[in-house]
Amino acid sequence: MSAPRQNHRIRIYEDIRARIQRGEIRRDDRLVDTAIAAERGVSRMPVREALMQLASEGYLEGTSRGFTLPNMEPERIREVFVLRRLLEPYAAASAAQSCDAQAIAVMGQAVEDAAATLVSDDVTEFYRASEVFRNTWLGAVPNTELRQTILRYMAQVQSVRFATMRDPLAHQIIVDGQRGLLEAFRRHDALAASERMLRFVMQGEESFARLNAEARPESLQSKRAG
Amino acid sequence: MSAPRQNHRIRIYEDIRARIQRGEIRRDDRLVDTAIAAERGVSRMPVREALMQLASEGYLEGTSRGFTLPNMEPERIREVFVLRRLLEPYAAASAAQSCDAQAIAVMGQAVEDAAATLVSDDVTEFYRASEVFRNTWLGAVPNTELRQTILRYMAQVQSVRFATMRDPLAHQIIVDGQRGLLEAFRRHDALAASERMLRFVMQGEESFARLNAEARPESLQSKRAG
DNA sequence: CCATCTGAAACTGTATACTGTTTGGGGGTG
DNA sequence: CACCCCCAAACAGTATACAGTTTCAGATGG
Repeated sequence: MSAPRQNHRIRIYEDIRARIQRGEIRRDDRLVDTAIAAERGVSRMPVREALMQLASEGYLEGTSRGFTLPNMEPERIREVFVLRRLLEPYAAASAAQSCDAQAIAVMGQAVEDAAATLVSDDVTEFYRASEVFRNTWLGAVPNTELRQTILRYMAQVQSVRFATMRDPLAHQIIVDGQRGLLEAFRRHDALAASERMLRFVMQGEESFARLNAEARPESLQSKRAG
Repeated sequence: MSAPRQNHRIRIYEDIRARIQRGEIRRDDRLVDTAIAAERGVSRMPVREALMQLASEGYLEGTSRGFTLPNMEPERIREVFVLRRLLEPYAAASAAQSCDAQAIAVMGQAVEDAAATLVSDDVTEFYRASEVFRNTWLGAVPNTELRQTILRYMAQVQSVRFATMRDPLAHQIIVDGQRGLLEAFRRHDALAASERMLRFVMQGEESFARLNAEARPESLQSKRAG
């Protein structure tokens, strides 16, 4: 945020990570150190090290032919939802207790922006506003280890989140959930925030299950067969 | 485990990580790529990359003068205990449901070995047996993401764990906790495993708080002053 | 005897070069 | 038309070199 005056490796690392989080890297893009190095006028080494760090953190997946977004099996998504159910209600509760007026104002604006996309249907704007909302309440979580853990696994499922947000029903559910959470944060009501967050995560899991079943109905059959 | 036939970077990475987990790296050791490279007869680059990956995963901390064990502030340890309370009861419950006879046998042996060190006072053996116990039940957790998350933060607090184990009272408490957990795993009793694990973690937190207060009583005063 | 300055040593960061290994495609064959 | 083989390009891994930065010991002055 405040210090982009670092060395090449860190600058490139943060740059690529930001692009992943903004959904600018597509599933079939291959990130190769030599190409990125040539673009930016540096050597392979800092780019290689940035890419390998992103891979070790789960943002990318190293193949024998460049780096790509991780291939997210539905099972792995379900596993992350278990983690979310266990951690995020508590995280939301502690954020509700310690968030300040400025954070609440930012979240209020973000929820307004997200709600506006229900009409405009601007998925990119919806995604941006949701990121602001999430990063703001997460920033209010005092427990750094907890915050980092949540950020880590959320980064890994970014692409799935982005896909879910394109669904109209999920869109409505997410905005409703954000409104409920915002209300709890405004009242500094830890218990309400915890309950709202648990519902929010479980609704997200339902949306994912529904979309996954629609997208590949054969997966159900293979489960029945197996 | 099965494939040490990798490239230099991965081999060195796994080697150093194993040494950290065995407690062979001391707090005042400084790991420098050039020195390790010379020892092993390779160039700096694979060693540097291994060390940086270990640092990004929290096993090490990069300074301007080599890599060292992370400097664990008590506050950070307390944060990890919050994570443990949230995740490990659930993890133990799911391990109790899915662990097989072989895993139970290994854990039984590990608990016996750990109990024997109550008499022999062999801290290194106690540490080894505890690692076997933990890794075995963690291996029975079906949720890979959950397992990886737990492994990640446990690695970061290794040095503190090692210090706690030197305390006679904590030694007894840990062995008792392991016996209780083993009993729950043997009966495949998920609820008991969850409750035992919650108690185990909270007792660990109490032990840490006690030892920390004994080691630096001035920290309490500074808190009162601030 | 203590503070401060200074330069060499010790490291980190980056560039460049070279060596394996994998891959995808062109050309040949059935 | 399908299959296989081989090779050149693409890419990962490693080595070496060098530049920039930090640290510390010893020299210098008060």
